[in-house]
Amino acid sequence: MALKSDARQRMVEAALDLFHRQGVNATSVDQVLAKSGTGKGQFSHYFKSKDGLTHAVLQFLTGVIKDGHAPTGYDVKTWKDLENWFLQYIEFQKSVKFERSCPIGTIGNDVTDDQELLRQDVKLFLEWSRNRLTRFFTEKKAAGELVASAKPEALADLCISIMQGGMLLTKMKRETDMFENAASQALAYVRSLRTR
Amino acid sequence: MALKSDARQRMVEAALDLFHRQGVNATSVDQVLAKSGTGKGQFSHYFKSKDGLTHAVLQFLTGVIKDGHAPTGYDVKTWKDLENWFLQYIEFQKSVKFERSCPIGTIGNDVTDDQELLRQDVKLFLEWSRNRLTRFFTEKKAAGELVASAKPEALADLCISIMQGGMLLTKMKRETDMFENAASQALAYVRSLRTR
DNA sequence: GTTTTACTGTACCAAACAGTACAAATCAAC
DNA sequence: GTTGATTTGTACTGTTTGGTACAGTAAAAC
Repeated sequence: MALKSDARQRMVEAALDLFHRQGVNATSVDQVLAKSGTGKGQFSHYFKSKDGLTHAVLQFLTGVIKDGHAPTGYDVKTWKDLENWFLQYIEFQKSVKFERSCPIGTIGNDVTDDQELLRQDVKLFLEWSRNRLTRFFTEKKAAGELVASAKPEALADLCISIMQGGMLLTKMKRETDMFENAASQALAYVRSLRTR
Repeated sequence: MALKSDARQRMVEAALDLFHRQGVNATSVDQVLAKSGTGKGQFSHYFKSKDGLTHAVLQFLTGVIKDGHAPTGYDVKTWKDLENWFLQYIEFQKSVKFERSCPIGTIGNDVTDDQELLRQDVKLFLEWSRNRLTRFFTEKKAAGELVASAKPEALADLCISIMQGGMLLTKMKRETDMFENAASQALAYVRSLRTR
């Protein structure tokens, strides 16, 4: 047992949960160690600093999402999938009692100037997710299901902005009403751009 | 000179700037004191704790916005005003080199469970801003400039979600492209709901 | 089987943290 | 101008912070 590094993975997963809950700056390394049942020794061995741990957390988190093993995925192929893309975030918020925001947004918001490496991690994921949604709209447009004036990139940016803002508003208000309204308006807009 | 409490106000304004820049959790009380040129004595006298200071910051910040003395205002009366409402946020981001997000969102995101009072401050402001935009759309609808199916509250929520998400994405990506796209799509949607 | 290498546990450090104690100064009222 | 409240400066406290030192253990390499 104890694959290549059991302790390392436990630390990453504990940190992810705590970072998502309270943010990076409000989470101490000792909290992560206590939660994962590890010690300072392992921590220094696997990550040279807290930034190193945060980097590992971002790598793990984006990997999980890209592989489709997260509660919220980016495998959008149909119009129904797009609706579900919003719904899965709203459902997630309900499952965590509206106490969190998007993990990428939460961690990304805590990144400061002297952490360029971490900001790149976040930026790369944002570009990946943008490409994912852009591809969907591009395909639909190529299939003649969207009017010629529709801009795939802009539609993708609309969805992601609403998701980020909606997740944050939900956490701050402890209810999904604004998020749900914004999502349904976005879907109505997309519907208005569809050919019939 | 030195009105009723010069030091108190200096602390609040210094804290607002630091909180907006780095977040509440990444800002120490000592940093605020150094920046405002005050001491621990004043701090304990005017605010009994860091939470007390944060509360005062939120009160000041929301007051400034409500009074229209902030770079971003909510005095929306015409369709052009709505476009400017988005533009002023984008302009603000450019003026701070894309290094910040919405101050309310930044502070609100740092609030944890045991800070109900602070969360109420944030929540009340969100409801105020939502009402402001809702009133605009309601008036336009009453004036017959919006189709009957248009939902004022939902349109307001759409705008605020995009603003919050767009501000956050701008900070994380260090560019306004996604925010600008999302805002222009929202404006296009609103335009499609207008009677001609 | 010995010698590297990888991993883990415990103790420790200096700095930073939020908050307190309390005397000194400033101001207002009378 | 003496009294009493408000305001300010400095020193301090106990705790938590991120990070290090280093010895011990397990595992792999030869």
